[in-house]
Amino acid sequence: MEDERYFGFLVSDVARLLRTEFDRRVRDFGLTRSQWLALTRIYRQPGCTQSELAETMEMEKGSAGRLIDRLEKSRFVVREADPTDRRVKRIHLTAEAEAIERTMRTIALETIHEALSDLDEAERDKAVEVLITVKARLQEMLQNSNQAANAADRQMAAQ
Amino acid sequence: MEDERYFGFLVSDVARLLRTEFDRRVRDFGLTRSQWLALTRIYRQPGCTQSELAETMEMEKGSAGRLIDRLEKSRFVVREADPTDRRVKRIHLTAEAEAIERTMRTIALETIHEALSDLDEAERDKAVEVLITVKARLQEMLQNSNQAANAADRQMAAQ
DNA sequence: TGCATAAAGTCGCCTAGGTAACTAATTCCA
DNA sequence: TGGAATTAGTTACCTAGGCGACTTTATGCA
Repeated sequence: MEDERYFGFLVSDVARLLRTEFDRRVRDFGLTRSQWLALTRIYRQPGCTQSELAETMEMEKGSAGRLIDRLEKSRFVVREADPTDRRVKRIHLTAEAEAIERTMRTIALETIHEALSDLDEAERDKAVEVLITVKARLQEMLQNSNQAANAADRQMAAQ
Repeated sequence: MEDERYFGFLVSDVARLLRTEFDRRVRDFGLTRSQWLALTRIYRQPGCTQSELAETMEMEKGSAGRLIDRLEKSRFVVREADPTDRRVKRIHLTAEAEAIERTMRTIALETIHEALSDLDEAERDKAVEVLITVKARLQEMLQNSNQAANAADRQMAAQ
């Protein structure tokens, strides 16, 4: 039981250290890890809406909107109006952002490669498998929490 | 190589989902996961200084100071002056915080237990071992980055 | 068709954390 | 012993993300 708690600490620590080290390596490029992650997703899904981006990045649309604000201010991204639905804004990379994306990708790969350099291939594969399992479980848990909260809301509304 | 990058994404995802689910479960207690982590550390090291807390939580002292600000505002913690060194402030839990600590600990254990429920014991142990290895590597990498940055600063200063 | 509902974004408020500049207090050493 | 270097803490400014209220626009249904 205690070692399970340790797992929680470790995952958080590794994620934080990874982010810090990556951010340090790319600081001079003017992009953070979150911003770069957004760029890679927009690169693979050009013209996506903000809500779609929030969905694929698994974050709230408010957070995604602010992320896009900062990317737009730094000229990495442009918002374009959708001709058929005046609510949506479609996101596109600027030419500069596309060029930077490749550099950042290389740095990301180098960083993670170095971080995992003490593991052999079997360990890496197993770790990825385990993390996929845990992630799926957590997603299910969160979905249940949301459903419970919504059910409670409906209960309140009905009274 | 590509699967290595995937590892980075996964670790971040799992850490974020874990934090979100935990925060959701304890929201009614008025404590976030970070705040609870600070409480557990102060519980084990009562009267620690802010810098000591920052050290054990592996964060900047500025961040630790603000975390303590919020805990103090919520009456979970008090700052006390040190009689022998007027710079330091020693942190102590309030009685209320000590009582809540146990409840939060249970919820943390339940959350992580549920998150790991699809793994068998061997998988959990292996995952913990792998994460320890990766964490150590990352800590070393960050230390090197810092040393390089300091060396550059000295270079600048010498000119 | 018209009204209720849902969806897309924005905004304000919150916690969290990093970085850097700053003050006050202490320690170290020439 | 006196001045330099170090240490403790605070503060300001930045990114990041959750949550909820809100507006605008679409959609769906009676």
